[in-house]
Amino acid sequence: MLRISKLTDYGTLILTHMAGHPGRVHSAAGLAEALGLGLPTVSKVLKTLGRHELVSSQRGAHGGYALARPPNRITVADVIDALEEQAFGLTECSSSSGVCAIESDCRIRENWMRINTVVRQALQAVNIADMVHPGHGAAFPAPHPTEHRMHGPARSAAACLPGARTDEQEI
Amino acid sequence: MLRISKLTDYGTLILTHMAGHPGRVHSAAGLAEALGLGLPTVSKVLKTLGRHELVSSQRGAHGGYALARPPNRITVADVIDALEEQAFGLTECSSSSGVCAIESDCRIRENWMRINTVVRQALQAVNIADMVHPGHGAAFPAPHPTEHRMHGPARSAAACLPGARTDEQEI
DNA sequence: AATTAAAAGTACCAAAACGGTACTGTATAG
DNA sequence: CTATACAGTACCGTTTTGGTACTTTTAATT
Repeated sequence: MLRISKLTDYGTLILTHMAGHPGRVHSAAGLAEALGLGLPTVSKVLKTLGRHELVSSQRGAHGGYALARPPNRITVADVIDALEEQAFGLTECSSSSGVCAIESDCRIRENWMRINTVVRQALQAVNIADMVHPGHGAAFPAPHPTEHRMHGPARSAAACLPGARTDEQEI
Repeated sequence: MLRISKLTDYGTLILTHMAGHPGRVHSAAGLAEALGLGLPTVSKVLKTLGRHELVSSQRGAHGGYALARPPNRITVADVIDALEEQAFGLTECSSSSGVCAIESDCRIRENWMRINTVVRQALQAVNIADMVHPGHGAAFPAPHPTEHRMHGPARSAAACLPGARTDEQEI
């Protein structure tokens, strides 16, 4: 569906919150409270982020989580890599055994690979520190400042669709 | 999961095949045969592509499908727009009512929107004609020519993951 | 006019992924 | 020793996705 999972969304939200309050540890419960998310969910996300060394954890009383590196060294691509279940890639190549490319011999594949690279670079260009200071976005390749129609108030971590098409819209 | 659906994958495959054999109409059955896909699946994809005016259809005997425009005017983003179920966007903003951004007030949203834009531009930069001639990729912003590890032979339309990470890999 | 080829539409079902929760274990501070 | 907080595992309900079947409509050929 070309969409990040909710857990990834939560991950960026949590990391951004932590980056906005540096120098202290955050309990999973505190983060859940502050962000309006369920505690088990937040725990799960933090655990995974810890496994990927994006946050460090301290167990026991007065324990909690802290960023494992400066926020400007944690990119959105890092968060996706940690929290998305499948590895990064717009298409799947493994699994399923049927041969397809009888004729075209899947020359398309290498094009997809290049597209993947471009998309990934876009995701690597943004880090958590950027997320804390929204107006400061210097790392964005091509802002394309038009069309900002978004519906509904702040809700998840989420972005509304930038050019949410009706049908046939060509941008 | 940050991945296009199989139907979208099939869509690019079908369109690319048609672009490689211009000037004639293609029956759904013929395409299914040539590409090793199920006929009902191919029909479904073509129907949707027709609804979005990427292909034109001719009913009746000796009917079939043809590209509705020159292949260099059909972008990958167009195909995604036609075949993905949800509208384009890396995160969802609508649906679900729980408030979250108690503290951070979802400043992250506008960053996601910019990321969306960049990703979309990458997808718009590639068209079906590019897919037919793979070595010809001039429209790709930043090739990033390293790491081409792919596993398994040609299978779907699919791309193998470009930098398929094990864990903790930072590109 | 009848027949046949081929797309269009609708509906449905099975499998997989996602999101969320519960339960149990382990470490640390006081 | 107890309370707090992270760690790991396992599970379940919901949603999405992929694929199939069946019926209808259109057009060409005989």
